[in-house]
Amino acid sequence: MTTKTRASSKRATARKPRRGRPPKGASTLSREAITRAALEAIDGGGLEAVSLRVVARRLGVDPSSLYNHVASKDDLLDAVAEHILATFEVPAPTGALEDDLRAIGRAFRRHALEHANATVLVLTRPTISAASLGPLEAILAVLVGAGCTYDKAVHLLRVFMATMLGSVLRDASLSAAFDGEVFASLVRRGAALEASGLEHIVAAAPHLASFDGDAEFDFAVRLATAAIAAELGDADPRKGDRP
Amino acid sequence: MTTKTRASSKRATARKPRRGRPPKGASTLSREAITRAALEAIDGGGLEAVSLRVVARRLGVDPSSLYNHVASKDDLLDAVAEHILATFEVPAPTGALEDDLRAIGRAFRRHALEHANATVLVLTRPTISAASLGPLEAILAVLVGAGCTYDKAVHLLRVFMATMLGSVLRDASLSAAFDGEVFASLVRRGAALEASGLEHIVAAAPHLASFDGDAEFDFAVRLATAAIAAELGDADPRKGDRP
DNA sequence: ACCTGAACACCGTTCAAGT
DNA sequence: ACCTGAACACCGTTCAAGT
Repeated sequence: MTTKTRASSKRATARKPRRGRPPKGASTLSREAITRAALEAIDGGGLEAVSLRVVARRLGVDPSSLYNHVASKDDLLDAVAEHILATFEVPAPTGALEDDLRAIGRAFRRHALEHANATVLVLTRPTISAASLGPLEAILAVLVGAGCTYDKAVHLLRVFMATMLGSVLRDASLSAAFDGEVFASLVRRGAALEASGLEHIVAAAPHLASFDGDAEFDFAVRLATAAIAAELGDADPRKGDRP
Repeated sequence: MTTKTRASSKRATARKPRRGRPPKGASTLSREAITRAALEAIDGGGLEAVSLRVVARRLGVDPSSLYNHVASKDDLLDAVAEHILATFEVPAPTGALEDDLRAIGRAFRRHALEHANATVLVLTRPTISAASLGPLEAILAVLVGAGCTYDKAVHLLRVFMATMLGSVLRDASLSAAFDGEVFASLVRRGAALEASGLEHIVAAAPHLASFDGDAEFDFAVRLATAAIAAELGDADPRKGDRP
């Protein structure tokens, strides 16, 4: 019975929600909006902070309402992964095989890690829809443009993707936990390690402790592209090849 | 009041559990046993089928009892990943760089995919304890044995691991969902793809649709090891290098 | 067509109470 | 020292009831 006649007030937001569809056609709900809200929740609090109830709260809506636009929580997480893949912008090709692969790799890594908490979703869910095939198409274009058959291009594509995904996954996992701290702590308890017969780990510990994701990724991609270029029958692109 | 005096029966298993510690010193509970039970649950029903309550039921124990041996569910999952890594048996080295790396890679892939449902745990959790460093130590040994400095060995190790992890992750993700079906379905709706400007994907679809995990992995590892061998300053190991 | 509220069968985790 | 049972604050999902 409180303040029923104040509906004409400018701030009408305090209206008590009744049953059924909301009277106004505000309709903030859609698959898109839900996906975005879920991604925001993940960005804010990590993967395990996202729940349908949290997403619903964020949208000011009842949890069960989400099921009108999303089949399940799994479906929602797929949508998040797809959303990230679909918004990847492929860098413009220059025509030089190695440069182009490197550029795509770098751009993909940067894009994937932009939502670091969601990266593992992207790498882990086999979300192969048309919207998320941009990166694959771009890499195929570069390989075929370099005179590669489609058969061979697919294999090389897979090698390149594996290298990229493995690197990005490591970065995502590490940044999710404890950056360089992982191996730094190993160095500290070096004595315990020495006893376990891991002599090379102990000897390499200082190098293991320092980790520069960007540089490491570039190195991996450079090696992969060089191997791909060599496999394509070109001369080995490193210097000193024709004496 | 029912059958209280039948305690002397041979089948004493029907004893109603009372409060407190169980009278006998059966003590089936330990971090090891809990980890194994969790892995069995994962093997049987996938990652999302494992819960502390399910693990407890499997051990015939109250869920809260697990907290005497495990700090949290996260801790338990870490223990599972570590268990798998720790039981990896490194193949004996032969002294030939490329052969040895390939052997390690193959063995690791096979071992990781032996518990396919848990593989993503192994790849995703940064579980760097002494017990789980076997693979790293083995790879380092091979690289250093080939005359590599520790500095360079660490970088090459990371490249090799990225290639391996990326490949294994893809296999685990694919096998978790729908094997070759992923791209096979793409082929079917080729028309829809054509409209979205993914010409190379469409052209390569037949090759994308067929996927042999073992062969693909071998190819990736071969390329990676060749690149590593070349980077180490050896002559390019492919034929026809010195005319 | 789409949203609500209540309900169901689960969760992870804590803690006093037991032995 | 270690296990139990109950409790707490959450889950994902379903479904009749509303508009």
